[in-house]
Amino acid sequence: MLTQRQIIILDALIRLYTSTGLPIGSKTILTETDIDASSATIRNELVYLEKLGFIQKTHSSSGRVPSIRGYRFYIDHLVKPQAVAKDKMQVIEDVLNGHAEQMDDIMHQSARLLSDLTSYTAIVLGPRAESSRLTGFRLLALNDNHVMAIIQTDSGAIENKVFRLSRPIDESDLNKVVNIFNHHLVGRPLTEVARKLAADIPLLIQKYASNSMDVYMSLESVFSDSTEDRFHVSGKINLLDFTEDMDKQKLKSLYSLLENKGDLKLLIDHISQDFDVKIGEEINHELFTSFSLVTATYEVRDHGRGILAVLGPTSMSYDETFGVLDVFRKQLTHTLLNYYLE
Amino acid sequence: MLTQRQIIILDALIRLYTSTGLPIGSKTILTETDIDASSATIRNELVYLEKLGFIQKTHSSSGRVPSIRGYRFYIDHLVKPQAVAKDKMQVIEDVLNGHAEQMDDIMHQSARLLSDLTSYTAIVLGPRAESSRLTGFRLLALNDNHVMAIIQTDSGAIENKVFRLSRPIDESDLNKVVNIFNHHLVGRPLTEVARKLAADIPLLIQKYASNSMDVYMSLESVFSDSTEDRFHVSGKINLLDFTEDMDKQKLKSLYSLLENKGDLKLLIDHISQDFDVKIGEEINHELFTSFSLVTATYEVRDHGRGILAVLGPTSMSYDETFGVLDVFRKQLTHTLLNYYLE
DNA sequence: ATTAGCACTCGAATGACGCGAGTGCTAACA
DNA sequence: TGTTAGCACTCGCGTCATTCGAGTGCTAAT
Repeated sequence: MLTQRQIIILDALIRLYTSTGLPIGSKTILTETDIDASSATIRNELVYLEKLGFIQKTHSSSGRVPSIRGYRFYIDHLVKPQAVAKDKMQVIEDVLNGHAEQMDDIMHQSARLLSDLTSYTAIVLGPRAESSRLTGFRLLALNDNHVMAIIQTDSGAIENKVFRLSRPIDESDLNKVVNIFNHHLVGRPLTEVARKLAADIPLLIQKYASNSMDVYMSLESVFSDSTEDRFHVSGKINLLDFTEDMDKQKLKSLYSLLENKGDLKLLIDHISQDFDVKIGEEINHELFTSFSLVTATYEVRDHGRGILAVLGPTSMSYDETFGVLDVFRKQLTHTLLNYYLE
Repeated sequence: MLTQRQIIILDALIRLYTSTGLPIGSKTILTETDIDASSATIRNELVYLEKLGFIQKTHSSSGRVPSIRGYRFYIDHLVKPQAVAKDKMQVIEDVLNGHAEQMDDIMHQSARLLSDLTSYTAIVLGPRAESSRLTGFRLLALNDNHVMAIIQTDSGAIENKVFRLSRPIDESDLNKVVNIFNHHLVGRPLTEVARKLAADIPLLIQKYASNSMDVYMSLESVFSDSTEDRFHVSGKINLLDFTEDMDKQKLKSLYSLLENKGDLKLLIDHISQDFDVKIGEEINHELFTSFSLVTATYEVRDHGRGILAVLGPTSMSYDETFGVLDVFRKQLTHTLLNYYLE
């Protein structure tokens, strides 16, 4: 267990290190806190904190730097989410309330804003309603061999895709397909849709609309697009600011990882608490040893829950990040409820 | 005027510098060419080339490095576009012929491939038919207050956008708008469409469908999206490989410039020759002093002309870049003719 | 338990030094 | 007149020694 003084020292050390980026020595702590003791006493405490693994030295005669364990303690017990400045607050409200036409726009703007305000990299994932249902399906013949498929769900997603058929379109064939879909898929939960689409539907089409197997093939991809999670990543370039000592190859890997849906999924998909922080090795990926991933979820009633994430250096300002994220999760809940309501 | 030997020396110097990245001295040139002379003679020639401004020294006793003027001469007279290897050729064909559903996909894939194959940054702009016409316009009521607008042009572009109305949709109002559009815009060249959309159309709507002014407002943005150029940029991260000595702030500016449509337009919009190279200061933008921009156009008959661009260091391999670009322009012409044909 | 004092450590900055690649110039040569 | 061997000179770069100072741990006194 830590004494009050040890906690103050740890807290001060982390804040000082976060703002200067330099290892912190006993004298600095002395002048920057109102602890009533000498530097020697603080040194003794530092030795103790180091033994417990909260801090470490970069070399034998250097000041101390927080360890993962130290950050963990800080985040679990000492973080004070920082209030977001009025003007920034205003920007967030303005941008997210500026009525966006589509879900993706809102998510995209959120990611951009979040990375701008934090100067880190932001990842935003739209609300996922486990229970959302397919509410609409249409096929629209655009011309002789282009068809547009439109899919709607009750989570507000509207997905569309144009595809080309190798032979001229037969309206009655299309209608058969639409009928089959309307009858077997529309109104069902997306999970069920996905299952049926792979199993029952091809059989039905084979039986009642065998001319339209090619339409079916194209449709499969439309549906998989629409059920797939859409990750919005912004501020990848900010990685430059906190990867100065990282070699170029790693930086490139990291960059392309952030463009890969599968990797992003592994990174933040499982999050379920309101707030969560993974520090360095806790992320469990060799590329991320010097990063922290701060995640927050936001709820949009029965439209599901979305995820916000900020990727920054382990030495990031958690106070500020928590503050910004908190504003975002409230604002997004509000914005999206409006979006669904209208 | 340069003698044959001086040309050989300049050519060798540029090739050597491109492949090593190091200043080139007289002895190196001696061993790497079959010039029958001593290093002293070559030194004399180097002095001459330097006087003419084709090469320069990095410091008083260093080897020589090509100057912009030298590169200019090289590109105008000495470049030998390098044949693209069989296997790469195959990849290009496979990817670009793999039937894409939409124009944007083809452009996007092209940019990705082009940046991968060159290791530089690629910019691709789809064919722009000055004369293309609006061939189709539809409004589709998706539900009580969501409408999808679909626009087609004879250049193959199919643009769609979902927008929201603040009040429940009245089908007959929509029909009025569609009628007005069909009557006054469909079949006309896009240039005319743009003009009418700003001038005549609002008056007509005011007169015959005054309830639908809000629909009109939303539609304006759909049209402007569809006529706007779509720049596809890929491989921005490759900038890291040739900006080692650039400061971070500039790199960031450069990066965000490449995400800005307006800036990209200034950069490559005016290109009209088959091939064009701008070297360093020739680009006329302070951020680009150490870069070269190699551009090529490709023609798709009466569907217009598109642009391919590669942004790399001034010391890039022009031979290779020209080779790759040449394959792309031919392949894209072919791929897009097919696309429009089907 | 605290603290003054002190020897010790080590990174970072500084400067001296030599190496070597490359140059320009001169004088001799074909 | 063009070419070349020879040579003194330049300058970036890497190495090494030195210094400086911030910071530490330990000891002994309070």
